[in-house]
Amino acid sequence: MAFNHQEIEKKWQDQWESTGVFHAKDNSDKPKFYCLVEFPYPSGAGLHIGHPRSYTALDVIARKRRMEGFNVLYPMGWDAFGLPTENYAIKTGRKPQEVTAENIATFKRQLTSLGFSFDWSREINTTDPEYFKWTQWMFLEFFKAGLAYKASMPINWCLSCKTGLANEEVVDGSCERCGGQTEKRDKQQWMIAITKYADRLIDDLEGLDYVEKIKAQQRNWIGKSEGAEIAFDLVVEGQPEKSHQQRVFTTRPDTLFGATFLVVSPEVVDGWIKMGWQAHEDVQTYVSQALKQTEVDRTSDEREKTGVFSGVMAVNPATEKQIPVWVADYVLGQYGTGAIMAVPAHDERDFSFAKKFNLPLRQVVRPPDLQTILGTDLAMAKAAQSSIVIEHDCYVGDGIAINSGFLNGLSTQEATKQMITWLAEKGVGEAKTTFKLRDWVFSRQRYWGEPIPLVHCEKCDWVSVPESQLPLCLPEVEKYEPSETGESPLAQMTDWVNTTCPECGGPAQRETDTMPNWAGSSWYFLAYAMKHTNNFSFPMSSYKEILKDWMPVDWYNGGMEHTTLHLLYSRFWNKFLFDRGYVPAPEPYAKRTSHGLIMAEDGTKMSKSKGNVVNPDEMVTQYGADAVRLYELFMGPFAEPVPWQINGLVGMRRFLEKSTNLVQMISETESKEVTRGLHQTIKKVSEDVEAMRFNTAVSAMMVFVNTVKEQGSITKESFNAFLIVLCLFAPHLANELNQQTGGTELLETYPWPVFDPALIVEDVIQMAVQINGKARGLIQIAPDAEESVVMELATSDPNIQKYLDGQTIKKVVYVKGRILNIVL
RNA sequence: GCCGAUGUGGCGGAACUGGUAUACGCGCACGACUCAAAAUCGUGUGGGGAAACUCAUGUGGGUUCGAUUCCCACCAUCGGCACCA
Repeated sequence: MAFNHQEIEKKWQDQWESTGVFHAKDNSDKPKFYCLVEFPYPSGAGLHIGHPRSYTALDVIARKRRMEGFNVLYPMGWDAFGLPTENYAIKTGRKPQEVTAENIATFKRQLTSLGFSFDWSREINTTDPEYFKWTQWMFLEFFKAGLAYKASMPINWCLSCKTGLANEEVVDGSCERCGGQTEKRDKQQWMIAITKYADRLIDDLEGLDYVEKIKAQQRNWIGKSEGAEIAFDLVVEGQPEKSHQQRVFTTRPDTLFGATFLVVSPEVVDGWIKMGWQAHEDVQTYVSQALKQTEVDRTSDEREKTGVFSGVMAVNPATEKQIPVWVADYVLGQYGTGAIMAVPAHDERDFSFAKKFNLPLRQVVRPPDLQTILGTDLAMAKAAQSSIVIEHDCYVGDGIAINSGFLNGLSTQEATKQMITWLAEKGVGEAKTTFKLRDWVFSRQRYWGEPIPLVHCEKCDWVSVPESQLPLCLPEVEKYEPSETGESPLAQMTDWVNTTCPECGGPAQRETDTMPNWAGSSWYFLAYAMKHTNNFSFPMSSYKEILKDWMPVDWYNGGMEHTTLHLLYSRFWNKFLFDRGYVPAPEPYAKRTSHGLIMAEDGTKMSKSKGNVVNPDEMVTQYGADAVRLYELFMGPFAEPVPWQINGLVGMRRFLEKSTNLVQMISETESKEVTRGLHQTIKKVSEDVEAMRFNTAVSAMMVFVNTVKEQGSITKESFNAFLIVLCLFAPHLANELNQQTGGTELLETYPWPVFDPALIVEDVIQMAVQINGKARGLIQIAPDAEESVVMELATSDPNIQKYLDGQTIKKVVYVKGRILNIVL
């Protein structure tokens, strides 16, 4: 029976709103469950069809938890500062505040139309002064703790627009807007020292329930490597010996005896030249060309290694021999010390460089004896063996030190230790850990962000804006473009900029940079919990209890693309607040899962330029919110990318209509099949939802509806239990059918049904009979039948007998409830 | 190049701990209803073969009574990082 989805959706959405069933309760006696999805950026394009995938998934979980008796917090808000809105404002001359308000209204309407069980009473918005006063306050905490500092960092600069650009606005080295050339310019910017937390950000991953690939990606991003920093004396023509040194970082100090040359980055040589060193002409040429190259060029695929001899020699502290110093762009200026000791016999890049420029090799590690490895593990031995064969002259694995003086005969591990001790004793090096992770550039020369609440005073240097003056709001400006001097548009508002120093009362200027949009999203999970306490006002200490009640987030779902930025920033931010004593847990999220992207029908990414974007409004209007919710979860495995197929929605709609038809089949009795099917469905859905196997959960409900249709009748009790299950996925129709069949309460207030294991057991099952492992027949038996009974039944089957004729049975494999295999 | 994931009908996908490969949905074909169509309902639907049977889970091997599942090698596709010392 067709139903009018628009009518019933409105009806139940109003009911949920007016009864407040989805409101989380502060100070409740029930156990808490904090369920979180990434809050969206309210863009002008409206909700993307991919958003509801994550939201529906955790909506199902939130709804189930409520029915299971938890006090559930499932909130929603807006991450609304950012570039697209600002650019839209620049283009149209409208206020970003207005544009944001409109976009939020659209998003909220769209989310409401899908029936999510968000607690809208806790809605937050990062651009709301009442919200960002906290973001500003927290920044000041970083500042007070010495973790926020100013440093000169390069920004992208468009030569023709004369403005700074975000990385995103630079496409292939040109300005996205005008196509003009861009270059890097140094600018003093605020930084936050996330690297101080690098170790803890890695170590604390250990105890978290994150999907393994998320952990791996964060570890790789932080990129911890342990090794040593070693100082090499340089021998420069016309300069006294030992007057200069170059430090290198290595993860393999044990191979120092094998270092046959040094390689320094163009950046390092550039530094030498700037300090007055006379480089040979070809060195100068090489360096200036290398520095001009964009990152894309320098890192392009399968590029031949280039380099040039610098003219400088270095002294290997272990062998005391002079070795040449080369310049090459494969060594990065930003990583480590910008220089390496090359050990061509034991590093692949050094090896290919040495081959190309005919530099000497010196073997200092012998692969471990096969015998030694064989003693441990066969697979390992094979792996070790193959790596030895493949590398030929270059062996990168661990082994035994040779040609290495006092290290000879030691294992790589032991040799590393001894070498570090030796370096320290001689005063030429020490153990050192480096990270790939760099400090967080926290300044933007933009309008649409939180103003950085600092004041610069000639006398007092940088001073915090006092808590009582927060929020520090954005001034009204005439133009939203960054200024031609590279300052943010705020710099032109002299009335706003010029102020008095909070410390000494003298004249002072405000910082005109704003914060990146990552700032507001780095602590928003706290804001939802804080929202109803103390009117969201200072001080932070007044939220201690409520944060203790709600934190950490029990389940956080979001996109893989946020793994190394938002997810890492917010973990860091929370850890910092934890150290300051403001939040109760060192980690913000106990569990993190990820959804797969929704692709266009042809399997490619949806994009406006391709015109293959699916509009959720149209889908909801045409097929109904429940069908869209079901399809978002049914379309494929939740964690994997899946193409959007409009036909899939047709099937969901049919399923809902079939469910509606069951109302006519309600009667006093039902068959065993229906009862069993119901309990099987409850079990399957319960388990699948927890494991995020939503696609098979939906399929289980379909199977049940098909069963009832075949059987023709269902009791009211069973139908009601089914509606509770269905309510997770299709809450509008489930409530409607519940009311139609006499229910007076919202389905959301019912307890989650419990299945009876006894009712799930089938009394007769079909068992395959195999001959030599091939299925040859089917028999009907009790699931726990004894082998003799099953054999008798099987051998009396004419189909099976045919195979047994004139053969001797060698073996019978019988697995209860699974298989009977007769081996001839 | 490194890391990670994936590969099953016409399509999206399912398969517990190794136990009837293709659940569920889409599509398609035929039938019913209809003047007709849509919608709906019913039946069928991996390939080959009249059938017995046989071949099929990216490819090639292996372990096993039995492999989509475990092991080895390879191929392809997607994602992340990209010369990280």
